Amino acid sequence: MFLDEIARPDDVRRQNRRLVLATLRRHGLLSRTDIVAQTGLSPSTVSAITTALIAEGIIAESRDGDIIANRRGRPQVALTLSPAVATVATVELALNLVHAVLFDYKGQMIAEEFHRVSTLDAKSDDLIRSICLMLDNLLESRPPNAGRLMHISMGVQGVTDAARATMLWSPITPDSNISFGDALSKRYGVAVAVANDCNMIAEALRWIDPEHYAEDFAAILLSHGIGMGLYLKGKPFLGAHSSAAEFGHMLHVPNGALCRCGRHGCIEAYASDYAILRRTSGQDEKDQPAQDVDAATYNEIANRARTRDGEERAAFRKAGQAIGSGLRSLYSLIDPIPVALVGSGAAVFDLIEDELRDVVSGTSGWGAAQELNIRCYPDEHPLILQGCMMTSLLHLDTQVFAPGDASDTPIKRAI
Amino acid sequence: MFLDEIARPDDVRRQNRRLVLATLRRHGLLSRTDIVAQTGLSPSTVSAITTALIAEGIIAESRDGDIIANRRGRPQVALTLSPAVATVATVELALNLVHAVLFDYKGQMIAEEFHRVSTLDAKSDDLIRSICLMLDNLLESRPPNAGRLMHISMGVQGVTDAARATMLWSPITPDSNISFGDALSKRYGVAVAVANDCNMIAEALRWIDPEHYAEDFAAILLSHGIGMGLYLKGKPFLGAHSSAAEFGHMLHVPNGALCRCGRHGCIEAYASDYAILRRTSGQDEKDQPAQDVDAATYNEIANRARTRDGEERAAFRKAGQAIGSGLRSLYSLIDPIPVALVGSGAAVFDLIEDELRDVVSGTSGWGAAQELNIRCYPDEHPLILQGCMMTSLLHLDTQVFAPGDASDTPIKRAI
DNA sequence: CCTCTTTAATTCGAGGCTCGAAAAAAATAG
DNA sequence: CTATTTTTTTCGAGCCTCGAATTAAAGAGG
Repeated sequence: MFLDEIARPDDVRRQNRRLVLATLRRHGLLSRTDIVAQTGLSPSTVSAITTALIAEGIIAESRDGDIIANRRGRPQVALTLSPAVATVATVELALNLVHAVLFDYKGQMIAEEFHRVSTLDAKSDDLIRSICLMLDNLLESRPPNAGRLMHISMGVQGVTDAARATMLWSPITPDSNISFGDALSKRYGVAVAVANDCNMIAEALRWIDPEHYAEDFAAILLSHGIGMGLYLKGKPFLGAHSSAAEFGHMLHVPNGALCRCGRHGCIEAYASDYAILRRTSGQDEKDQPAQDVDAATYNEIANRARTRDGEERAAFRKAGQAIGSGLRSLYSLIDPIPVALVGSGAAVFDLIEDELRDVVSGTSGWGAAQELNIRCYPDEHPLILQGCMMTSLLHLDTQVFAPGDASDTPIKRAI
Repeated sequence: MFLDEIARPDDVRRQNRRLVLATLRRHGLLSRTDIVAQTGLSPSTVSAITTALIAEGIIAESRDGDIIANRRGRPQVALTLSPAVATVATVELALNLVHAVLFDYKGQMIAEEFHRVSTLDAKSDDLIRSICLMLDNLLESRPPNAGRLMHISMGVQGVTDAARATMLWSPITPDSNISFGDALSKRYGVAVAVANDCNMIAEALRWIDPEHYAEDFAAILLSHGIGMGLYLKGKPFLGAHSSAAEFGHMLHVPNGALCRCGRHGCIEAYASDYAILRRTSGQDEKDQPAQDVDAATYNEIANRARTRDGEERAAFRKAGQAIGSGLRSLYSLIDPIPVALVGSGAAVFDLIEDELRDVVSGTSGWGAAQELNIRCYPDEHPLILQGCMMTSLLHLDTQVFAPGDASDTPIKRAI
């Protein structure tokens, strides 16, 4: 609701449709009366909206799985999102791996495919071709009652321009400025969202634990690289131009260790897995780091750090300092919001926690009283997947199935 | 427009009233036809809204200062905001100084008062008493045709909680947690906004140069302390809890110089005027800094830095590094947005620019191509004043004069 | 087995809103 | 003094939400 936007009467219906769809998505199975209670809309309005949604095939009455029987009056009839009204696809692009999944409109997985690709040698066309091949396969093999493909969400490890659905730069491939959005959109005729995997993680967290990850929070991914997904004012913050929130490339030590981005002193150059490896393998911090660190090696180092006080432990301490320094700056800029640490770095939180806390708290000061609000999620992949799925589904809920006039809604042309 | 908000038919009118008021505020004198062109609303709607606004006394036809005559058809009649429908008050609270001003609804200054107060010795009650005294004076002496006081905006040098209209901490006074909002609101019976002066500067910049300071930008105040006002997605970013955006207290050097906030290594501890003075006067960086640095001393140091290469020049270099380091982190988090440097630090930009650029650009990297977008505004006070004024007036435009049903609008009860 | 009670959902009219088309208003041109 | 031109208002159609009344569909009880 901006100051330079004009409001029309049907915007009201649009917004209230969104509201109904959002409550149905959260609660799964709801009677009209429940929707009235949840939303605050009047029964008449809920009736009008739900009959329209049913007529358009977006939601449906679910006779069998009834809510509560054995009550006195007329029984409530449960409503639920129609799984078959649409299919969405998610693509996770990581180092040497592409993971594509199909979901129905209710969020149930339809089909899934993993594919190993040597991303470091792949040109942009190779990547796009791989992805399309996988999607074609998945779409071909899905059951006949599945809905039309209506949205694709990509979570990529790299810097993205969300507005233009483009991957600007990524450590996993030499090509830059890859317009996945354009390519996929042209081929499949649907809208495509391309965002950093951290944005997807944030989206997932908000869905999983809305109590804790409410209006403002950050998801920081500590793995091969270091990224951040930010939620501000209840909306994903995708930066002004690029997808931004490059937590890993905030400055930690001026003219410090060499980062994979080519600059010096970034947080990532101290706290990522390649930074840990570089340090514990006796390399200089100005040396070019390894491009791929396998999990076994990383865990080996972590275990050694846990058992004895040596170079390994020192490396994780350094990492803790770097992350703490970034957190303190983050907290200075946008308040001490809840933070989720995700990925391999979250599995070694015990090794970095002390230093991190020291740096964040500094020494007293007006903002030091509140304690850290940090939670750890060692496995990032389920979160990225779920985040992509929710991105697509919410897009359908709010953008595609929202318009007030049903006449031009894509469902009519679908299936 | 949030996903959990319910829309009602009169919200449409509310939003379109806002739109009309916003265009009138920006352009000053506009015919109904002009408003149609500017907003995209239909002539019928504009007619309906303007007649309502005129009936409520919020806007008025301005017969004399007509727009364009000498044209063929029926002449346009100019509309303008009614100055007399409301008065707003602004209060700027800085070290040893309180500045209070009254404006009419059109934004014209009615009365102004400066007051020297020893803020460093003042308890919260003293400050509140001083402010009330000034406001009482100003309100008493204003012309009889002036509108009722309807809003107060305070810009304070310190950390604020905008939601609770409270000053949490300030370097200018020993008391903390001062609820200026509650006190003034109770006394004058109007809404009160309390924000950091940097937020006010950002508000002013957006008003002064909307082309350049559009959706996303930052205003960084370099004077006694270092603060920042952020605009994100076209809205002032007031942080999650406190007013946040404490650019000056981002971490520059872990365990570094003592900052006035009590912690160590903040940017402010290197780049504020007291940091410059501390360094050039041969003190240790861990020493408690001066509480007040007068402008003459500061200029003296700057001049010496310009004329010869000594400790002074080094101090400004250090300051440039600190600011650059913060900017790089800021750019990492929220993209390279336009930045305004405001205050005494902006007057010595020539002394800090080189180092600042060096640190920001690092050494190449994927985000280094774009050049810095920085403008300087040596005098912060006019900006703070205008920002306070705009905060109050926009509050009236969007919150008070916006509600669709005119019956309960405060104007009816006013005067 | 039939009626009463209770709860759910729909229908209908009132009162908003915006908009397009037509009408009214207020000037200049000839 | 009339025709033309431009601005502004008026009026009806078609949205929207909401409250009240109505209809629908069960269980409870004699």
